[in-house]
Amino acid sequence: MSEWETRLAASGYRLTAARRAILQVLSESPVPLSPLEICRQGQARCTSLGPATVYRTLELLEKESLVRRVYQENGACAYLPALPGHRHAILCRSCGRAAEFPGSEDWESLAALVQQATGYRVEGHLLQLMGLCPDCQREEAK
Amino acid sequence: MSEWETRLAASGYRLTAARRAILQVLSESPVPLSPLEICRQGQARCTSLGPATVYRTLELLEKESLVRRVYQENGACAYLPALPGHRHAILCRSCGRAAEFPGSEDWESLAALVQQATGYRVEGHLLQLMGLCPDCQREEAK
DNA sequence: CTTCTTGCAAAGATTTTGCAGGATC
DNA sequence: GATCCTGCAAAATCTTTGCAAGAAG
Repeated sequence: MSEWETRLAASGYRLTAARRAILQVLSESPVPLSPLEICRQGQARCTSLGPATVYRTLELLEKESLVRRVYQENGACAYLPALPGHRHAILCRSCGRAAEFPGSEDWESLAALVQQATGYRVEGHLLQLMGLCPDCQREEAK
Repeated sequence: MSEWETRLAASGYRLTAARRAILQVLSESPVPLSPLEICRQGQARCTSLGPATVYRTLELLEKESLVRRVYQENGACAYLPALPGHRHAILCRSCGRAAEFPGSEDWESLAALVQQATGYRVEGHLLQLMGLCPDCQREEAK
């Protein structure tokens, strides 16, 4: 039983073909995928898989922190498997590949600054970086 | 001629009723608005305003840094007028109101860290905070 | 065997596009 | 007057929902 299967089971969710297919597709993709892309690719593993299930499953997996949602340049959102812990993603503007990195503690001080500037009590954040992955840097150098 | 009118004209764009309506609606709204909400409210000022124009205009205004796009908890995106300079937004999870705050320089060091951890060259970022605005903090205290 | 999930189909919502008429400069 | 913009209508997408059948525990 893999990590995520244990996790789902522990939270009282059932292990189904659809859920397995979706997580498998995500874990094998080099780039984050949109719900419909996941559906299309997932049908190779679970023939009857439909969009409704994909949307419902992604919502569930996101709540369980098994997948992470990212926003692409065009504003469309996509998903990638989430590494454990508090992390953020960086997306390559050229090939779209994503990497994750741990959130730093410098946040405490930023939160304090923002709180002072705006009066808002800071409770959470959405942080995502854009950049160029190692491969595309090499490509660009040519 | 207001600030943004000058800006658009300088970039070679025309000043039209639709664009005026959209910016006016945004600047008067206490919360970020979705494209269709902008369209609905904008029709009070420009009767024939349609969704197509709103979408096209928002894209343009975003490129000109006159509006800023934010993502709400549900993942839907919305727009608010952009203050000049490099800023980020914080959204209230209760009433939805947004405030903007300046980006800090601590980013340089974060970028370096991430670059080392992932190999990506950092070029840009999407940062948005979530929290509770002063009014809603008071409300909650009751 | 009980409860959770799925998948379909349909509805709802959002976003994009082509193009003719109209507005701006 | 030339060019840019708009607004309509339609199409293309994307997302949600209700419900009956099927699967998991």
